[in-house]
Amino acid sequence: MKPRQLPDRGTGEPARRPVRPPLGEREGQIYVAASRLFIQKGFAGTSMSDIAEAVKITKAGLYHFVDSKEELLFTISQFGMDRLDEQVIAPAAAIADPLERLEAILKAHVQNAGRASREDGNPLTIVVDEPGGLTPEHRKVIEGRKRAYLDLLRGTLGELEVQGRLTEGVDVTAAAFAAIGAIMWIGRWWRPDGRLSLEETAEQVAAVLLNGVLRR
Amino acid sequence: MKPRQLPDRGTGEPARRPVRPPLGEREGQIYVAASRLFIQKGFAGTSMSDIAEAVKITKAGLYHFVDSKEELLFTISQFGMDRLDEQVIAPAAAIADPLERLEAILKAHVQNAGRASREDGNPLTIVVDEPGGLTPEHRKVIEGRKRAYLDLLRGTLGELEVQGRLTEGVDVTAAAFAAIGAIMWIGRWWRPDGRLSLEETAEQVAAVLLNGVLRR
DNA sequence: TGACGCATACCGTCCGGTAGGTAAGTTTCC
DNA sequence: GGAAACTTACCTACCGGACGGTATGCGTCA
Repeated sequence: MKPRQLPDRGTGEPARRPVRPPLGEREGQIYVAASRLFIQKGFAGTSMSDIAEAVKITKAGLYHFVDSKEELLFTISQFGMDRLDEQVIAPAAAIADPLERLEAILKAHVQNAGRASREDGNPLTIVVDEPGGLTPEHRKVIEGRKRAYLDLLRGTLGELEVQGRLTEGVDVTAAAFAAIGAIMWIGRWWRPDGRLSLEETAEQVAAVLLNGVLRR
Repeated sequence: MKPRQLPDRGTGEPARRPVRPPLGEREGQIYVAASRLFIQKGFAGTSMSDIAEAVKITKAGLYHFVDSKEELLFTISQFGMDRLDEQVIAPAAAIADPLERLEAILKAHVQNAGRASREDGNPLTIVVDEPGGLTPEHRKVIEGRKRAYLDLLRGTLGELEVQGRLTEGVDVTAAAFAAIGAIMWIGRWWRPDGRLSLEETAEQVAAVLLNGVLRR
């Protein structure tokens, strides 16, 4: 993915007509840039000036669009969970068979985890790494949504256990956390220019996890 | 915890005799406290005043023992890798059979990951979460040591693959990262007062990962 | 003529780090 | 043995700069 250049408003050129961005585009740039920076340098390690610079605006200009640094973090966190909801949770929740559902959850989540790796900005990384930057109220909201996802995964494993389709002795909670850990880790090592494609990675990690829990 | 008053060196009192702490104790307190704070609030989110307050000293007093904030981070990172070396890498490297070695790596690493969870200070969490706080030179050192561990794990899986003891089609690199991810995640959810003991957790996670890759 | 989309200039606070001091303990040397 | 010289373990007070955030103004467009 080549880095898209922001429109040049520099001097010297014959007064290039600055294309007024359509409504909301500037906000989008801000949230994308903030997301990327939060992932790269952490929430506390990123200053509002950093974000402003990244979108070629002054800090005061940035504050025209956002209320506070914490609001930025919360909005990004919500966005990350929204994407998890629509890409992973909602499609999976519609599947009746728990084995099919488990496969769907794992593969979709791996795809989501990899789709935006560390260089780009996958907001889900922020959700798991930066709860401390949120106010207690906002943190509760995010933790609740994370809990809902964990419950889906744990519940699906629980159904499989009841049906006797899990390997003897596997603890459902430990297995669920192992899966989430393996998946969240992908964003830290997978690179789009690496040997494995995202689809292959999704297959591989999902296969290891499925083999790890399913009776054969 | 009641706030212990610093010995009053003001006028009037008959010169209270301060007990000299044994050599190195203060440094130990500082590194433990810094470790805990870096994990709880992140490196950038922790100020030197926070650390000083945690060990009941002034900031200038703290700087009597440490050179800089970055040196603190590097020392803690090295300490974390030292523990990984002695508890996981060295014992495992002495095992000839790759399957036994793999089991030893996974179980020892899980124990290490859980032994000090988020509230307490497992320096390994800092190693993986805060490379950005290090100078390029120090970062290279730490990344090199991390790479050595990955190579051990990947190499062990590779031996098993050559021996035909892995499930058909498992990619060694993806499997190694899946294992590390699942293990590192433990520090984020396992609690000493939870339902699963650390030993049970180690067994569970190691079992899922071993089942996930081994041919049966 | 507003409303929008910014910029200039600034605020108080906190940051990492330092200058310089002091009380007590330790070593050196007569 | 005892004084002098030095070291250790801190302290108070402060520095320049960066931080999150704001008051105010001004050009541009519908």
